[in-house]
Amino acid sequence: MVQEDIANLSLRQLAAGLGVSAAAVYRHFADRDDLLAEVARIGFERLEKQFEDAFDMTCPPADAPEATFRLRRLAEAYLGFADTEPALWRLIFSAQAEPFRGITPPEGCGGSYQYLPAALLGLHQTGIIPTQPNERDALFAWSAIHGAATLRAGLVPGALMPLTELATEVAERVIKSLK
Amino acid sequence: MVQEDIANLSLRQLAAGLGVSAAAVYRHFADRDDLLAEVARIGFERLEKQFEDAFDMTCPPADAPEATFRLRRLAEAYLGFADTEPALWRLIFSAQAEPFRGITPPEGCGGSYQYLPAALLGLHQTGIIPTQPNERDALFAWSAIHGAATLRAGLVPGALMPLTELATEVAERVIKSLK
DNA sequence: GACTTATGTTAACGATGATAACATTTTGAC
DNA sequence: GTCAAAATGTTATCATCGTTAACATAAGTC
Repeated sequence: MVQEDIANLSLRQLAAGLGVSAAAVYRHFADRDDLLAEVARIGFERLEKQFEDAFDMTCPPADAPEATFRLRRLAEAYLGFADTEPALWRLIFSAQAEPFRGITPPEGCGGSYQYLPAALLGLHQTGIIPTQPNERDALFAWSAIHGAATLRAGLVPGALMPLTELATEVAERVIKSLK
Repeated sequence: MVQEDIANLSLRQLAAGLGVSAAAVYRHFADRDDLLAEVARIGFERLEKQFEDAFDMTCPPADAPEATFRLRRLAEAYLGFADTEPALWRLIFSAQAEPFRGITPPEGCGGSYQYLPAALLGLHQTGIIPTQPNERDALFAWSAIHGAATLRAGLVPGALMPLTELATEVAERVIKSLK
């Protein structure tokens, strides 16, 4: 687990830690922002991996409980990441990492941005929510989960609730909001 | 509107902008973090003022529409701040400002932390939501609004929806999630 | 073997946050 | 009004930081 905020990482300290001169870093990264962007990229990949593990995209959910379960697991992956790697989480979703444009824009909603809509669609397909989920539904669901994760990564750390419980609750409430 | 990210503010540049030496700043602030904390504090006060203006605490809502309206206005204030002052918003809710403990802890839920619970209570009192809202209800509502604001202040700027529309929608969905 | 590429080095530059030592103004008590 | 103290500013200096330049060396290619 990354402890201190990565954004405060000193390029020189990092280099020293690697037993290498500061200038050597510039053989691999254009500048500090580029380095942070790479760290963010790798962190994001790990998050994506969590999504992938949590969520089987290959087949639609068999029944309503499974569809619910999928959303819950997705929320758990999202929240869990914010919980166990708050500093990395903050970096990924910070303006610092913004130079790395690969993360930020949900243009075609590919990559990681597919899971949540897919989860919502599964809820619809198994009859849990009445209407075909649209972009706004997805944005709200994302807001709720992202907000919970953000609060957990910062203002309201683990205190109030164990992770799985929170994930379950958030998923339930998101579903309720779509009914 | 504060344009560039305040967290990147240089103490020296600031001092120069004020026509004063850099060292003079240290007569008023312990260090850079202290300065940022003060900026965050003032920003937070402005946000609180918005809440206050948006939300009349003196009397309970007269009827259901008014109770709904209050939550909507609250969401609008929250989202509006993230929308018009994204950099200041980010500073307030960033780890940078964390030294200023006055903002972060929702211990007694006084100050700004009273508005959202009060709004939810109003929804219950006017019969919109069936159960007396508890801390978890408030936390979820906060998550949803905070998440929407966070996304709007960063990853998903103003694009998808005009502000009032988004606020209305978020409020509606939050209410739905509590039914 | 010569040339290119990748990767490292040291030395230096300017900007930054911070501190020390010193000067000046404001203020308040007597 | 005097005068000491507090407040507020100054310049000089430091270590650190991101970054660049100039140079060295190892590995691989023709």
